[in-house]
Amino acid sequence: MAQQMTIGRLAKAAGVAIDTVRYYERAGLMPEPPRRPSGYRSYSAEHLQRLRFIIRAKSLGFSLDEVTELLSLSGQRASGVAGVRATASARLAELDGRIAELQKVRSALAELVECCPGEGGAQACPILQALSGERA
Amino acid sequence: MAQQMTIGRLAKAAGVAIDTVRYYERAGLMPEPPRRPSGYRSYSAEHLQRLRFIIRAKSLGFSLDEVTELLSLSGQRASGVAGVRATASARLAELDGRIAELQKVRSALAELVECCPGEGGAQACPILQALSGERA
DNA sequence: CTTGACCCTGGACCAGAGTCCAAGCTTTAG
DNA sequence: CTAAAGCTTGGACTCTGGTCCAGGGTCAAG
Repeated sequence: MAQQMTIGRLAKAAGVAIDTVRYYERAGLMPEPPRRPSGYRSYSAEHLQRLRFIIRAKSLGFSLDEVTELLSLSGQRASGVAGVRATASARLAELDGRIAELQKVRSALAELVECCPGEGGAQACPILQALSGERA
Repeated sequence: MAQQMTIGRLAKAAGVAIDTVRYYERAGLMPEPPRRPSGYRSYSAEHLQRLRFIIRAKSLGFSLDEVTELLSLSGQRASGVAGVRATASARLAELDGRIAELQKVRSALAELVECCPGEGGAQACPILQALSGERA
């Protein structure tokens, strides 16, 4: 594998757009890489690893701020592990809350849809009635 | 009850900020209300009902665009009911997808948290390992 | 050596759903 | 009557996570 790569290769290897990599750099998620004499950014395998870390964490629903936290905690080897666990647990609790909330909404909406005949006037439509607060 | 109210009272009755009401007006969700000679907006009970409709629909996860659709469909009394039902069904399907997705993420994350001892070096932390792709 | 693909910078722009501001009227309570 | 509270406008600004652009410089294949 190429020891050093351009931003285009890095981006392709990680499956993101070039602009995204530069954006992560501006946002402090990716370090400023060394440059070739031409000014081109020069990335190593570690950079790719870090970029993939970011992408995976994002796919688990961490915000970029949370990813930053995760990265800085993981940098404090040994001492930060408890913090990583705490961050992940917090995220998990958040997720549980969000899921419960969505499920409540879902069942409210499902009930309305099931009751709606799909024809007739607005006064026959329980969806509109519920939204109008006519039985709020 | 006050037959006509100012924007402040309307907003308070609905539990939103004044700016939000004006924003909904600009966005076409709330009609332009009649004005008092001074230029003050003058709202009736129907306006409050409509505002509450918007808020309820939003709390069911409809975007403002979807709420607009719902409102215009419900305005076409009789003919629009099937459309309302379709819109709600689409939203329901979306919701199901989102819940399923979150649940996948949740279980992946829960597994990691359960496996993490919460102490020791980074190499003992399955969360960091998974994110780093060391067993990807 | 030329051509096309690649990279550089800084800054503008996108959606969505508001939120805040200044300067100046209007209304209301005391 | 006066002071405080409330309303008006238009426009700028917030946040998140990017995306796109112009006007260049650079690199690699043929």
